[in-house]
Amino acid sequence: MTADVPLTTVARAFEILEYIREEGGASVSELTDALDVPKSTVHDYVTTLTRLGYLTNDGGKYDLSLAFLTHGTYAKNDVAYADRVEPALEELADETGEIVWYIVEEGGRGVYAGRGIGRDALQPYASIGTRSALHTIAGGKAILTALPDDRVDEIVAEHGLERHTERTITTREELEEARERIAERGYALNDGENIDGWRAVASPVVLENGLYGAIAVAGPRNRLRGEYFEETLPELAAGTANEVQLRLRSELGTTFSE
Amino acid sequence: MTADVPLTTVARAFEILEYIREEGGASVSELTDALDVPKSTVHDYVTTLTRLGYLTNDGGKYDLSLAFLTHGTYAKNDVAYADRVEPALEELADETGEIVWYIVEEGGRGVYAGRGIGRDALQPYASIGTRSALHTIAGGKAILTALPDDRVDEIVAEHGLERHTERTITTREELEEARERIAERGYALNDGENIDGWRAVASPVVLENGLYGAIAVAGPRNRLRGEYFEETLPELAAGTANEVQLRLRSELGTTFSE
DNA sequence: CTGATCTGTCCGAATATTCCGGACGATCTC
DNA sequence: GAGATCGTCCGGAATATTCGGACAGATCAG
Repeated sequence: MTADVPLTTVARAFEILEYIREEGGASVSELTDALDVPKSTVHDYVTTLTRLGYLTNDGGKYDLSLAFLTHGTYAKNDVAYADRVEPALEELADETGEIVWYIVEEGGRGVYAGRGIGRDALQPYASIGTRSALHTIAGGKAILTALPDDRVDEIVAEHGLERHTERTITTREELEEARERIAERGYALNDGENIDGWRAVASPVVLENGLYGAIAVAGPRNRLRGEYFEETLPELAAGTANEVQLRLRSELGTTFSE
Repeated sequence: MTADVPLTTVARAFEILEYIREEGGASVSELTDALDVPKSTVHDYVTTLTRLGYLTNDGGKYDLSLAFLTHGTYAKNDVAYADRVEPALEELADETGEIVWYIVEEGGRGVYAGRGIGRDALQPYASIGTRSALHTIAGGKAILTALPDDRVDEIVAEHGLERHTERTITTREELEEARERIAERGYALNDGENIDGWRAVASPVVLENGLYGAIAVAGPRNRLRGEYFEETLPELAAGTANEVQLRLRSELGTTFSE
């Protein structure tokens, strides 16, 4: 189940934390049953994590503490630079009325790191921190196009090309065709490849320090169609992506090592 | 240094993660020197955390991964309900032009869990996830007023009343006076008690499930003054706090156990 | 180009730490 | 108020952690 790591104690601690997040809180006995670990052992873990300030204990129910918010905000801003990107997302959300995402590659997956909500936006299917397979979303396909070929090979080898809908890309050949088309045009389209009825448009943001990201606009198929979907929106997304890329490059440029 | 906990291995893992966050990334040898742990041991920790997906390794420099963003967003929304509060923060920020915070008590400290930025807002001195001593901020004083007396005793016993500026409350008597005044008025004021030149106004949000929070408006002393500071803003903050409280209560009310 | 000195990584034996059965109250249920 | 369930605590056995040392690669100075 758990990955083979040098320190199994640390792996167990995070297994417990992840279970608690997925279940929205848990008790000692619940964790005992779910993870098949004696309750005295579970107790050691949760008391440790509580004393360290990473869990709260409300009448026997343990839940993640806001300490993760500190770490998470750090990762979002200092690792993904989302605070620098968000004003541009808001602008694009105002212009288009839809949901705008800033997506960043990490560990071969796409992480939703920033968001702008337009006036007509549907209830989003993701939230900040959500991870998606790269090949199923517009932003991910833009990222896969920008990444070097051998890195794409690695990612496909590790994560495969899982099907989400009828339209999902599931073979390496299809992915390669898509990458070529996206490279030519400078933007990626998604038509229900992740979730039926949703369409999206995305353009990549690449930095010299190894960050691969994308700006994506997502909305319902009935609003994102025709020339607007295939020309107007891509231009807007590409404009924002370009602006963000230049902005980040100039702000962070001096610290790039190579 | 580290708290006395059943599992020292877990404590060390988080010590390393916290060091990495504070320093903005670190190498094996840096961690070896800073934490006084042999490099082979440090290596075990960072490889474990990397394999688990909580650290990234960019040419020997380890940094927090976006996995913390997933946990942090969960804590923010499912524990502090910030997603439900944020629209009201935005509204209040639009009305006042200043920075608006949603602050939540956890472990006797105040956590900045939500934010709205008005048109005239100064560069904020905090970000989402930042922790502050409750007695030094308006939101914290509003929370301390809402909390039962014995819990306030506990918090003061654990954290003390550290001085931040000349105006900071540093004695239990001053705190008690402040609590009485705030209880009477229904809102708390802060005049440079945390950071010189900053003023703030806050009103509490209390839920039956044990959540103690506050809505605070913060800005520079030259804009927040006179009747506006002492009457208009408090009314606006109290209005938003009340609205948020009712909204959360009706949304979450059915799940309250008592 | 070469030697010296940094890195990060890997290995295996000693031992300190985790693990877990069992016992204890407290709380809840019927 | 009896029975079941839960969280907490304890201490010995077993195991995972620890850390010195060795190695290879990178970096740097001369």
